[in-house]
Amino acid sequence: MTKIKEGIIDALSENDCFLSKQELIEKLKSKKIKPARSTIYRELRFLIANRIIIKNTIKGIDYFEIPQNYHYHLICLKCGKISQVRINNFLKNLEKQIAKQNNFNIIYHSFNIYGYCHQCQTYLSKK
Amino acid sequence: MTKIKEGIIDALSENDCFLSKQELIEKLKSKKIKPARSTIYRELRFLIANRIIIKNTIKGIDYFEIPQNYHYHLICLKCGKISQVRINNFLKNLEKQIAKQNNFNIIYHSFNIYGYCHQCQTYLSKK
DNA sequence: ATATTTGCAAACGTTTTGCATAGTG
DNA sequence: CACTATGCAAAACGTTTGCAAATAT
Repeated sequence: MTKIKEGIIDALSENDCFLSKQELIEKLKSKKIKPARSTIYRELRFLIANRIIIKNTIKGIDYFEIPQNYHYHLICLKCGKISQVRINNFLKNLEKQIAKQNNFNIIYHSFNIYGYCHQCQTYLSKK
Repeated sequence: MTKIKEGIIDALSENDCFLSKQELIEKLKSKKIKPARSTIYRELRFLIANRIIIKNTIKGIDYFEIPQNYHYHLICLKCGKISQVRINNFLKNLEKQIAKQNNFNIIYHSFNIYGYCHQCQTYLSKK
């Protein structure tokens, strides 16, 4: 476990983080870690291959996260805001059902929901 | 609606298709449509922007589909097979709940589940 | 001393762009 | 005739690779 790997994991662990490459680089910078671009790519690949982090691509941008707890992402098609929402038991049950029905051993998932957030709905209806 | 747009939509409509760029190009070829690379990119961008198709990126590869019916994808981490599974009512209910809880107007989703398929589980347990 | 990690620059592949041409209403 | 769609080549961009230097074991 090197300083850079540790930095990435720390950054992604801090308050349930879900970070793009750019955001991750910023976070590392604030920790005084400034790896070369190639190093970041190599580390991310390593961490993904070893199932320590997962990659979730939304609208062409890669986001990285530590699969710590059940959640889904809400992506607003107007303002672009992405919010991470902790899961209710419903999803846990759904996964159990899916696993059983398909004889599939689930390791993790990405569940991205696209639509309009509250503000943008309000905005649209006012127009 | 041009011949190429039509070809893409047809290809993606045929038996619930979910195609990578490569697969799509093959399908078009068999329809005697051979657009320039830039045209494909332009058309896909257009169709996505206009919500006619959606893009779902799995393990760094973009897949395109027409959001016709509720489904999720099972992705095997060993053999790489991706299967599309039609939805049960459970997911429809879950979406309703999510929409209500977050005051979010859902347009579409992508739900990707990673793990081990039946064959690969069997294979692993035999080793 | 050996193995691993890192940075740098070059290479590579994919996607986008600019522009000229073809096709359409 | 004006407008859009297309192909081609070049440019731009993100990612990967090879190698040498630095660091750690």
